[in-house]
Order: sequence, then C-alpha cells, then structure tokens
Amino acid sequence: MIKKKISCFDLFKITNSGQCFRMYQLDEKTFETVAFGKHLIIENTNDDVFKFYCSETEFNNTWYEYFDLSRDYDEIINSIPKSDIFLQKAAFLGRGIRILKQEPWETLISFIISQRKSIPAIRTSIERLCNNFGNIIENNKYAFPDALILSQQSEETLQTCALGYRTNYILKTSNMVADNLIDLNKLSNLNNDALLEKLMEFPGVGPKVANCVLLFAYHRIEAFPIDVWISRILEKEYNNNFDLNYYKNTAGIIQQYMFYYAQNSPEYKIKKTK
DNA sequence: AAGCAGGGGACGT
DNA sequence: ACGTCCCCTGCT
Repeated sequence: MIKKKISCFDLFKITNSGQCFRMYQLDEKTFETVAFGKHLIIENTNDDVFKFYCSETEFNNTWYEYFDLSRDYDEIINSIPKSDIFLQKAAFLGRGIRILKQEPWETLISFIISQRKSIPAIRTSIERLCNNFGNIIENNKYAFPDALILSQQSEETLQTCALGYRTNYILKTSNMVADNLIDLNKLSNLNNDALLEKLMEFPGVGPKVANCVLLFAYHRIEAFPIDVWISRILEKEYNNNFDLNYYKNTAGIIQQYMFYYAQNSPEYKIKKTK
C-alpha cells in the first residue's frame, strides 16, 4: 500500500464522469477499478489523502499516468475567464475530475458499445464481456478481453453481452485488430486529425466515438467529443456560439466539466412530454 | 406489473 | 437529411 496526497482528485466524480465504465464505489471512501489487467482498490482516507493498495512500482508504472497525476488541474480551472460564467460554474462543480489515460483497445470497444445506451447499460455490457471472455485476475475480477478472443466468438455468443446491433461492429473491429490491419499501439505518433481519421476506419466508429478514444485513451487533451449532453449545453448556455478555439489546449477537460454539469443539474434532466 | 419511451451514434439510402 | 438498427433501464 502507498499513501499519497493528491489535490483535484475526486474518485466519486471520476467514477460517474462517463469516461470509464469499470470503476465502482465500494463504500463511502473506497473505490475499485480494473485496468491494464490489474485490480486496484483506492481509499480516500481524508481530504486529499489517498491509499493505493498496490506496490510502489505498480503505482509509478501504471496508476500515476492512468490518473493523469502530473497535471495541475487547478491551473486549468483558474485559466477559465471570469466572463465565462457557465464554465466557472461547471468547473467548480466538476473540480476533481481527471482525464484518465486508458488502454486504446478497451476504450475503443467501450465507446462503440456506448452508442444509444445509458451509462448503467454500458456497464452491464462491458462487465459481461469481461466476465465471459477476459482472463481472470483474481476472485471474480477479469481483465478486458483482447481482440483475438473476441474475434473468435460467434455473433450468438457475443449477443449474451447485450450488445444489440453493435455485435457486428465489435466482431469486425476485433478481426481488424487481431489481423493487425490497424495496430492501435502504433497510432500514438499520429497527429490528432490523422488519428481521428484512422480510428473512423473501424465499423461503428464515427466522429463522437473516435473523439472519445482520442481523449480518454490517447490522452489528446485537445479533443472535444460532442454528444447529446454537450450539444444541449452548447445550445442552452452558448446559443450555439461556443468559441472552442479559445479553449483549444484544454478542450477535453472543459468538455468533461460541461458533461458532468449536464449530468448533475436538474435543468438538464430529460424533459418528459405530457 | 406490464408496457413504453428514451438513451454519451453510426450507417445506408 | 432522415429512418433504422437492438436492448437495457427507469419511468408510469
């Protein structure tokens, strides 16, 4: 176990930020996640003190980068202009969210699944995928299955993970990666535009999913995925006149604050037509 | 308690 | 620019 003092690190908000789907809250102060084939438990003992239940080597080699701990998020929040009242508000609410650096393969499949699904439904699908096809790590904890294993499954077998019409996307994408038509780990040296274009070669990957993979796996902080929640914000708060150029270097982080605000504010709950 | 609407889109037409 | 793809979840 190692103990760290970290500011701007809110595990509850990260768990519910919609960028990862395998992080769970165990009790008031304890969270767990599985990533990179490792199971991690973190305890938020008080204020900004955290206990990571892993070796120091594992912390340094895996989790430090995974949780983006080298970045100063307060500096980013402070750089938001006072005139942007909405973002001030959203950043205050979302303070503590960090942009995770997740595995490209897992992120790609997760966000293909995400289309037209609610977050709990996405979690269910991914959990079944891991339990059914992933390597066991320890009791009841399974790694995210690799492309080869998934490519060997039949449509019927994959359907047990409640993937719906996305089954075919995932099967084809798995085949492309298993056959090494696109090597996800070698895409890191592409610039944002080229990377986006490359990812969109996978079936079921359009601009939104590709931008999520850019941001949450390749850690391109400039990526700005626009989903239904963000477009509601851009319409309601900015009258569709949001100047993204102004926030170009931190667009992805700004996007997370917007998303979190939309998810947690009553005025953005889905309206029911009576 | 069953039935219905809607959900972090992409794709073919 | 539109309808359609599928199924889980949360509402009534």
